[in-house]
Amino acid sequence: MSESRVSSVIQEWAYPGQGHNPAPSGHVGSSSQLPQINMIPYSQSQGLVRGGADDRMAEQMMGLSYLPYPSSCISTSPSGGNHSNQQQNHGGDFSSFLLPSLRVPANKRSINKDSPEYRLRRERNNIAVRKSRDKARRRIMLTQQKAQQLQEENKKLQLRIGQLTQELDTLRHILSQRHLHAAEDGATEETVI
Amino acid sequence: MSESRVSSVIQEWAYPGQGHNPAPSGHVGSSSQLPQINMIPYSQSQGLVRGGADDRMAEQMMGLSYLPYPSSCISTSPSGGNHSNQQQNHGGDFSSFLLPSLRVPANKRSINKDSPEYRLRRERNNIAVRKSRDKARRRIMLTQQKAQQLQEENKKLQLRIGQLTQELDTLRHILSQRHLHAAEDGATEETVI
DNA sequence: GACGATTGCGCAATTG
DNA sequence: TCAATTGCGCAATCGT
Repeated sequence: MSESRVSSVIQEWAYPGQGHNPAPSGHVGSSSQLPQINMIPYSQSQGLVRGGADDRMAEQMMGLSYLPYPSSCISTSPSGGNHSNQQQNHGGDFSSFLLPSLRVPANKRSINKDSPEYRLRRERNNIAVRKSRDKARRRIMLTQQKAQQLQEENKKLQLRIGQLTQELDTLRHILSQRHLHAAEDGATEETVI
Repeated sequence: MSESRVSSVIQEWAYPGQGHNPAPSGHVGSSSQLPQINMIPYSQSQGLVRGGADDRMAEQMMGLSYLPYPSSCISTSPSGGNHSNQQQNHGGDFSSFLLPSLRVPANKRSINKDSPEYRLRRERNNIAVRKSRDKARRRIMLTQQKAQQLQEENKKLQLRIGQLTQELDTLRHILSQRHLHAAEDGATEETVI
């Protein structure tokens, strides 16, 4: 909450959910449930952290995160697309070897993708996703506009500073001249007396 | 090419592909090949144009684009996920009734999703997508940082303007005083003489 | 036409 | 439990 906020839309932009942690989720196509290490929020990182499987960290840090994933991580499920797999079997049930927080919950294992409940949940999530993305798009647009306004304002301010500086120089010059004259007058007066 | 560019990172941000036209694509899950009308680039719109199916335009313009799609537009394919359908049959071949630019090209109709060519194209596109999104993320971060820097610089400039203004007032005051004294001296001299 | 770049979208995982 | 966020793959489209 108190992250030395700048009281600006821009800061609000950078931290949408007040430090929400993406927790990469490890690109779950039909591959793994790898332990998640990379916990740096995207908005705080240098913009290169995306995936999360630890064997891709090096590439990500080097700015090459868009290179092809190792084939072992790519969803190459036999026909049907990566989303047609029934509840992420990942080829076998190794849940018992994983921490409770990482293994597939028992109540999630028997999801019928044709069930009305599933479709209802999916549809609700789809709506939420669209809403969230619209929000993000608006945030981006606002930030752009803000930046542009600031840039224009900056230009005007610089111009104003130039004007003021020049005016100051002029006045200073005038004053120094008067100082000179005043000094001369004083000198002559003294010599006269 | 020559869109009256502002020669700024910000403008570069707003027009990534020099006026690239998203051409909404009409949310092709397994539903329609609706005529595309909405040709406003996202970056030029008010941030609400997303879909493109004309029967959703009203909602989008009202800022309610995240509301549920009409069920007729929602991918409710029977099991297998929306991407597992074989090359968008859409339940029937009405291509001959559509304009050439809207109908599914003949050479696209016999895509074998298991073929190495398809997988190769998909993998290439996935890489391109990751790359593009990384780029977008970096752009966003840059715009944020830019806006923040501009805001800070703005503050400093305003401060400087305040200083200069005050200095100017001081000098002006001094000058007016000297003018006064000079006038007084002149007056006394005249009276004396 | 081929190919990379963008974009909208749905899915799944995760967060709050 | 549920909405919000996020990464990802897919398909359509654009531009070269």
